[in-house]
Amino acid sequence: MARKSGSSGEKTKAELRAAATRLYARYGCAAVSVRQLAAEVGVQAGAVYLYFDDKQALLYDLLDTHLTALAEAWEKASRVPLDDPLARLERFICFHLRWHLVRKDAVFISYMELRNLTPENFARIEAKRHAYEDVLDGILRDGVARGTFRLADTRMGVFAILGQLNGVNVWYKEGGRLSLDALCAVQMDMVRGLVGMNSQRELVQAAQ
Amino acid sequence: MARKSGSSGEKTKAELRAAATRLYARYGCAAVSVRQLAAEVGVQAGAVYLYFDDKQALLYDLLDTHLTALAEAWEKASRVPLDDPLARLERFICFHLRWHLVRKDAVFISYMELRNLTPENFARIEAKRHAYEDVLDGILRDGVARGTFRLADTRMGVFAILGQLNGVNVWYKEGGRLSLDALCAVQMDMVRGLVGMNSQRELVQAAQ
DNA sequence: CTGGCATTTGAACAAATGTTCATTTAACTT
DNA sequence: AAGTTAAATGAACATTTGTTCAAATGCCAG
Repeated sequence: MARKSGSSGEKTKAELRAAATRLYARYGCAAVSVRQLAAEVGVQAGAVYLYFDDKQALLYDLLDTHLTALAEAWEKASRVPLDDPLARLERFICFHLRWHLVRKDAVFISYMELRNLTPENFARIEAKRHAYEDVLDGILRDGVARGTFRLADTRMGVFAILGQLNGVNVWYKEGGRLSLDALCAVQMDMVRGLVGMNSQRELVQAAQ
Repeated sequence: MARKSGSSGEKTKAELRAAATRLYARYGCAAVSVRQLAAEVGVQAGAVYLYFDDKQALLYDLLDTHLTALAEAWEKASRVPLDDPLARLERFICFHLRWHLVRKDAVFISYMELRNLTPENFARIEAKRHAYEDVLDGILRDGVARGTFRLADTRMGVFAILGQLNGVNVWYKEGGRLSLDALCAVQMDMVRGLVGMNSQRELVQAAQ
């Protein structure tokens, strides 16, 4: 047997990407062999090398695709200009939560597998991540400059907020008793406090 | 050659633990071979099996030791009873930051390598981690019950605060321009806001 | 000085690893 | 229907993997 019926290059490549994302998140890149990955897609190990130069290239492809898509998505989500720092912050929080929660595996990989990248690939990925962090930094700086936010150090604020938000990925289950809207609202309440603003409206009540 | 001069069982075991912590944090458990680990200590691969049943047992030993030490350290640090929820929270924050910042490698492993544990070992480790989270949950509940804190959901508060604090591990460099005391103060300022308290004192100014 | 114990070696094992490539088959073009 | 290209195989490669164990050596008690 050689070529399969109904086969298509782009389809196989996409399936490999999806399978790699799933397997790497579950077991780690180093723990998943090319043969396991290929088997997950119903193909032989050799076929993987028709689409990716080697294991390293596949990993880099995954992370790069992830961060590029993130940048594009934010570009689109932030097209409408907002003036109020709090409104900009809220938009960012909601965007971040919604975008990351439906991509748990990719998010996990893009943090865990950085150490398995070559130095050059690592630098490229870090630059993209840094650019995203700068978006939040800009919002915080603006808010502090205008006196809306009270924050000793915006860079620390960025890490604090992202750390808080990324923690959600660990415990939040889709379809659980807490809706995405409710989640965003509660998280935003906490962030509002974190940046030194007193909650103006009534405290959002979490489900249950 | 067989036995080395000046050799001692406990010493070798301790060196293996230390080397494994360092290597696993840097490259991941699956990516480090027993031979690499042994070489790091200046010993042959076979020697590792004199101290640990297998690779899995070594990993479990690392995580268990880490979390057991954490529980003991908190036990000691929280011996003096405190009444004020804010004071209790501050004590926890400072303890957590100081304890984790000098154990970056072990902390990293204890989050990243959970997936490489057998289900039974995973359950044991998770139980210990859960117990530690419950400490913070207790403080938050108490504060909310007394009206000191304003928080929609204490469980979400726990994850938000721990997420924030653990993020520090990523960027904080010891010996940098920010002292540990200043770090704790700034982090505490943000947590104070997060739990719905207005900062009473002047905002702590971060170095630089 | 001798004998037993603690400590480590080094070779060996089968299985699995990443990667290459000549060969084979399916789909598309003319 | 014939010819070309795209897609996949499956066997082969040299290494490396986790693990075991008889043998060798250093240390300490008698």
